[in-house]
Amino acid sequence: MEVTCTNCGFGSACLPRGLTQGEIEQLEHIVQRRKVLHKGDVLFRSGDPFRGLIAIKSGMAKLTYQDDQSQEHILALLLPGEILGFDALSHNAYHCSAQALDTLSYCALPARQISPICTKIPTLFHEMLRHASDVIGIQRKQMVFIKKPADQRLAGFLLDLSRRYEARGFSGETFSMGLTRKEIGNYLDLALATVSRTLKRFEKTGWIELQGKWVRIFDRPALECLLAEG
Amino acid sequence: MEVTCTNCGFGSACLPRGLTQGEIEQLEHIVQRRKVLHKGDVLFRSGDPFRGLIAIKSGMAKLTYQDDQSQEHILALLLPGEILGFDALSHNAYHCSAQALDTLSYCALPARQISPICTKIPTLFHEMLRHASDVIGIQRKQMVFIKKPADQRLAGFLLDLSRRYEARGFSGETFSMGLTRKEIGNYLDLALATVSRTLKRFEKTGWIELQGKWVRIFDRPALECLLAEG
DNA sequence: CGGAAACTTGAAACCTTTCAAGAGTCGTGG
DNA sequence: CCACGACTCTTGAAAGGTTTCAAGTTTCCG
Repeated sequence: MEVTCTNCGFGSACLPRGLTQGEIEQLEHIVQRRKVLHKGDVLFRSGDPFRGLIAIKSGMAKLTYQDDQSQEHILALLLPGEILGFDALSHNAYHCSAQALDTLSYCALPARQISPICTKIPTLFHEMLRHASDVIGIQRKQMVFIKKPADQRLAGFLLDLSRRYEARGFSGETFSMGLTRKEIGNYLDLALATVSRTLKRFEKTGWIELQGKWVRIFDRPALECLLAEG
Repeated sequence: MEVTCTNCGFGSACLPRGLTQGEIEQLEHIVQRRKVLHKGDVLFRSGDPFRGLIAIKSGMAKLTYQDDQSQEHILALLLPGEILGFDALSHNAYHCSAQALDTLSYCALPARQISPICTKIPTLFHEMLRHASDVIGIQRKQMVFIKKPADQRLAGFLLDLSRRYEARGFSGETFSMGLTRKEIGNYLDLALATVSRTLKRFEKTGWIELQGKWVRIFDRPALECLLAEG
């Protein structure tokens, strides 16, 4: 059976959130489905013309930004069911790059269809604004979060992933971190060695179990407690 | 003479950016003008229902966020001609607080008028989305910026203020930093002592002159050069 | 004018980074 | 299927930048 917006498992997290059945059916006719990429493939690059909003169906992607010194900074990690491209909506060009971290499939709402469909479905328009606003809020939390000490940053990183996996119907206990230690360090502004050391310490304390990029959370309250410290 | 959107000096930076004369006149009828606040007064508090978009006409404001440990984090510094409130557009409530740093006057576009006027002036709607998108971009730059060493953060802080003042018709050479050393530290994630020390060092090197919150930039290229380092 | 708040400045402590070397893991090709 | 090479991860020791602590000075405001 073909997967449509109507029967897609991510419906409530994805763009159709808040739409009526009739409206979702309108959307379905426009959404392009079942595109597949492989590890390292690029979804879009900074400066590319805006092609459309992308919803990840499976796999993970990283969002990166190149600064003036052509240094790469990882801005976000995208999980299945999450949408990217809102920041390009208004300028018709991407301001950052997105790359698949493993085999990845996604749907797309083509750029040139967005304005017409928003006119037809006013709710969708408000939904777009809401998503853009959500991005602002998430980034703010990240800005505050990055000020904490190394162990709290890593605890928060794990808890955030766990929560997001869980919210999308995956296991929040055992999951892939998606990034290498070096990339985690880049994302959290820590040295590779600090990431490795701290994660290992969590493991020795019995809070988590590590297996390459995979992690299993044994003691979630302990991590939450660490994160909540002054 | 009454200041209207048509003759307001910030026209090109403010919301009317991109609107025709006729459209601006429509906007004028709705915008509330000449509100005045004093140092420490609150424009809005986190959780307040969305009252409207605010454009600062004179004075400065700080945008703050309270984390789970009820610690205040300064997210942004708002200068004359800048707009705030976009993040509340979609959820109809503010997610952060705004406070006047000195005597401040502002205009407001009331919340309940926004939807009607956007329907009447489609350009304005796109303008809203563009502003929201701009906020995302500014926050990203800030996230990357905060990873740099202390002296680069402070150089960047000064250059950013200088550029923004200049873009709005004020002096980019001599201006007020608006914040105390402690607040600058909060904003840039540095200890109060580090801010004081580093600014003093800039002054001793002859790059700037300090006078309380006021700063005069003598050697802008030196600051730019410092910021551009690896 | 006086008290509180803000700022400066030195010294020691601390956390994180850097450097470095060895172990482990992965994918590819023989 | 194993071997090889490249990349990633772990871990220790030393270095380094920032913070903390603390005390003195200046500035601001009532």
